[in-house]
Amino acid sequence: MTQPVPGFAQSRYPNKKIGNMEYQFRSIEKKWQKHWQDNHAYRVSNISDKPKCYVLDMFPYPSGAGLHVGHPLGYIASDIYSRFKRLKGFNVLHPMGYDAFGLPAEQYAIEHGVHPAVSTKQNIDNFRKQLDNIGFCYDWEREVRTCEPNYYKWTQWIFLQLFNSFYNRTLQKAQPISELIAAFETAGNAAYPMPDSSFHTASFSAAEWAGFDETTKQAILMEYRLAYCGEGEVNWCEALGTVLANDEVVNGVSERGGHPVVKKKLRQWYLRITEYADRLQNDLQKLEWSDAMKEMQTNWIGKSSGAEIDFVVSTSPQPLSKGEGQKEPGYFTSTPDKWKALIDYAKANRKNPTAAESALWAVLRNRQLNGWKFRRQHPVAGYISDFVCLDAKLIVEVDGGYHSEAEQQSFDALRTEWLNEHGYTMLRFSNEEVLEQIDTVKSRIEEVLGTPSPLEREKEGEVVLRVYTTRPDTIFGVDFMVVAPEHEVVAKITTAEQKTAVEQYLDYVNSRSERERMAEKKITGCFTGAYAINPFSGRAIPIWISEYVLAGYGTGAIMAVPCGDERDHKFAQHFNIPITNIIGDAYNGQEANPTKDAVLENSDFLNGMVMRKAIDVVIDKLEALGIGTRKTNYRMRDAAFSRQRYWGEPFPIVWVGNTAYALPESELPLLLPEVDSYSPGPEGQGPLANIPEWTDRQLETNTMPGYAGSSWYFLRYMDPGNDAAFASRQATDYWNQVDVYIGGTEHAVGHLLYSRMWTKALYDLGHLSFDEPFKKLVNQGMIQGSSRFVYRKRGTNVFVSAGLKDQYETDALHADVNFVDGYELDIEAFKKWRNGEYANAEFILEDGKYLCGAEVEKMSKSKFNTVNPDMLVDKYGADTFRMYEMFLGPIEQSKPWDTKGIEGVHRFLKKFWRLFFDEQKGSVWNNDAPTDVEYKSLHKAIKKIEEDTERFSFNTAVSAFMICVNELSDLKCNKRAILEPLCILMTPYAPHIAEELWHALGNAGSVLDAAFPVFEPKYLVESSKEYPVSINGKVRTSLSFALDADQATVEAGVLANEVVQKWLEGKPPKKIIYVKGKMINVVI
RNA sequence: GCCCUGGUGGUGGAAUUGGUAGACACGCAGGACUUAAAAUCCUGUUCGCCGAAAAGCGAGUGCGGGUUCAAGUCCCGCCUGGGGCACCA
Repeated sequence: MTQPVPGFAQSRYPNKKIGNMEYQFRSIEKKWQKHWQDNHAYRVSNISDKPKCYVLDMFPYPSGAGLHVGHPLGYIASDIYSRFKRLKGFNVLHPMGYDAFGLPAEQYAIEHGVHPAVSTKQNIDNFRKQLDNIGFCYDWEREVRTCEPNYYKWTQWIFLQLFNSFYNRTLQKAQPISELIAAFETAGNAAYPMPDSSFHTASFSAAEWAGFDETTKQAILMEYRLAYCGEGEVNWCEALGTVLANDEVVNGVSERGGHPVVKKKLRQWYLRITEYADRLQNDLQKLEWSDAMKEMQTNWIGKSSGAEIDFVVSTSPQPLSKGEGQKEPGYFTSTPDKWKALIDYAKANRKNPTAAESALWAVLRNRQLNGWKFRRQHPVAGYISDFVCLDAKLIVEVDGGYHSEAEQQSFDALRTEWLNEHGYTMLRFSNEEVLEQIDTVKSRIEEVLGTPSPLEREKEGEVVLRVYTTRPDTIFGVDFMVVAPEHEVVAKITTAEQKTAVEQYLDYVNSRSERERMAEKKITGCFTGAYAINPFSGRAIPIWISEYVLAGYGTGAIMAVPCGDERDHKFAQHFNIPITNIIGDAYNGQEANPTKDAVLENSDFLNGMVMRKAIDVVIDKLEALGIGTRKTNYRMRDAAFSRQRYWGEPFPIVWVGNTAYALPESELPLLLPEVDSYSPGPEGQGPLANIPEWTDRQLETNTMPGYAGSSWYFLRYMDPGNDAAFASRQATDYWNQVDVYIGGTEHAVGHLLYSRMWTKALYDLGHLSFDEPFKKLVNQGMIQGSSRFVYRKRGTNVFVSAGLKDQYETDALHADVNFVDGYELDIEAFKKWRNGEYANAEFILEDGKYLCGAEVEKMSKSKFNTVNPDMLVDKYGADTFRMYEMFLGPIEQSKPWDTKGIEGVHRFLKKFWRLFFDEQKGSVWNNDAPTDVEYKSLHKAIKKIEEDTERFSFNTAVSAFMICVNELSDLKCNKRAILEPLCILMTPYAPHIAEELWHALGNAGSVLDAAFPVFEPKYLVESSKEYPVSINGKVRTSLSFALDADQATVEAGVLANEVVQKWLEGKPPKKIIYVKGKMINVVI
């Protein structure tokens, strides 16, 4: 721990007049910073009998622009909290490091040829210098940098953990993939449904698994891995030869240069975070995060429950309903007018399946037979078949089922004709066969089915449109369907007449980014010419495409219910689609009503039912009919985990043909190789694709994204030097969760979700004893810049003062805030700016001054509104700077920076100093016994500051300091018994001045390790209170009563008061409200 | 567009649970000390009305409604600033 400074054992300032005793903040701060560093005052041990406390700042990216005053806000807050906890007797871990991989360094490398490692190191050195200036208590021996091999070795190691794991849905946890393989070998994948059910080999037996070749096996395993490789769309800019971030694409062209950007499919790695969706959502309740933050994560995960419903597609609205003999398209399984009648038959029957039917269904359902989809009691050509696989044109009948004479006869002719024409096969089994020899039956069916290829399945058979809806209760209010423009079904269903219109629309959509599409207010869309058949009413519903439906969410298709959904309603109005009202008076014809509590009308079997209840009724019915399933959906998608960049962690993956294999752990770290050029490889691949030695080894050429390193850095701080593990179990057990995590809301979903997922995965795999990384989260607001503008007359070098700018045609230009005083421009400084670019500028002044315009914007170098903390620390000292940042306002609130108020905080510190020292007389503190008033002032401060610091209300704590120092100054109190505890109280906020004065009082050890003063309530006890007395809620006077005064005493006192009497005008009051300790209100 | 969040004097903000709106600062005005300046100290400072002053009256927490003895705080509807929306980190 901290050693005493030589010569400081006794008071450095004896009680005698010494020359200049003013507050020399800079020399004091430098002295103590050096002392603390030399004595390792901030070194933290992993072994301690004190309770632990882990206080963490969000990982900074060391940008080349350096720190501006916005950055340290959270760091100061966490620093104060850490120091406070240390005084309260905790072993506090408070580390700092750098998220050092990232795009800006790579961009800088491309433009200037400087290796990212070099520029990153420079930036870090600069960052560090600036941080040190402010006097933070980080244990720098624990610093980590994500770009260093001894760090990213473990990033790669964790990646391999994820790659070599799958999510066991039954146990709801990650497990080694070896266990999955073992399960496949013994029982196939029946117990482990594939996360992506549309994968071509969705189910297989143990025997089938054994028969698969290595490539197939690996392809199947890839479908399960928590880190997996697939294909994804990126913003590809041919002209720049690179992949662009969403925010680098504006209006379909690149932000830099305005080149066209198109979607391109590339190999991408993903994290299967969707498997964790439920746990990520449920475990939020364990966390002390703001409700807003939990809400944001919940919305991002976007869990919703509803149903997937299959609609049969038709390309003409009313086939066969008018002209007899009209030819049915090949994918028709029924016709709208007959459908309803058939459904009615089916309904009754499906509820009461025979034992044989149930047994067979158990074998056929859920695409169990090589992925073939079966339906039961499904209408085919005006006839209800027991089971049908439409894709394979196979009908399976079980004798003893429902076949009335009348029905047989009425549909027989049509059925025979249709079946012949369309090449259907029919298999018939007896009840006994099914019940007693189910395996034989199964293999017969399999024989006929063969192995389907996706091509075959699409070649003929029906087209089914599957939609996802959270409101199946509104099924009778569906007036149109909307399909995502990129949905694969679009090409299949678009009619010849609509082909041109659809293609034009697709061109339009392709030029737009996902964000633009979601933000679009104007309504766009295009009719495909096809119709979906409502399975209950048989109604033909037009199918549209529109950009507001995204392919990635749900099934990429929705059923639109205009009377209940605002967006659907606007769409219907815009395209003149008639609106069906299913909720009677609850729909006013003008705007949609999304209620769930209306009573349904126009809804067949749902009529009279409350919507909320109808949801389940409809889903049950859909499931019974085999045309829909209950479905939980998540808005969250798997996290894209690869970048086509150089400056990131290489993947420890080798490719053998099309199969990815993990490098053995012994080959970690896989070092990032040197490159000559940072420009992208061929076909949008990363720069690593340009290195022959790399590609010769068949190594993965993508690199990991920025969030790879930052998803686990909080673990590394616990044991940063460990080269046998990412951190020892002993260290992670001891430090456990981060107790307080401070950072901005901009990380609300990305970083905070990924870190939670990684922690959970490591926990599942037995590497950690906790499954949530950050127990408490404090969100700091953003410090904005207050920009200043000058107005240049267009095409000239003449600048017009803000008040006169409307008289001219002008362009607003950012002026550097550092040479604007308030709004007045320092013209001479401006002329020298930017190498004299404006040296010859002329100015049109108002009242002899040039006034600037102002606007609040993000603080950024490009807007010339940054303020450098170094400058302020230099002028006022680190302690003043720290306290001023806290004094600005609540930590979680965003506010524009204004340097002006800093003087007030500086004056306060000087005033504090003067309680100890007089400029002329030297030391003035004494050992006199304090009075009760002085104790009261101190203990009021102890109470307030302790409470406020604990709840992160630093601005009010600073003001409590000011109040206390003002009171002590007024009392002329220079008593050591008061000042010494005040010094300790001040330590977290202004450590340098506190340490200096602590030693000045003759203390030997460091104030950093002093004990936080104990609040004693006895000094604050009052016997009476001055009550505000209101008449009808308006304060008119005040009266003093004993604190334990009862209602009668108070009423008597109040009524005797002349102000009250004046307002009463002789009448008795209606009521007198007396809230003990608060107020009195007289109601007249 | 969707999600989150904020709006209180000239300025930053305070009011922790519905109970004296404007604490603490900045700025401004006036004064003391000084040859002067800096520093420091004192007084005033929500707005309007009345008044020499004291006192008093009215309005007032983005806008419009509502609940309550009492609303910055709770409810409904609007306006508006900021953050996020999956490759910035």
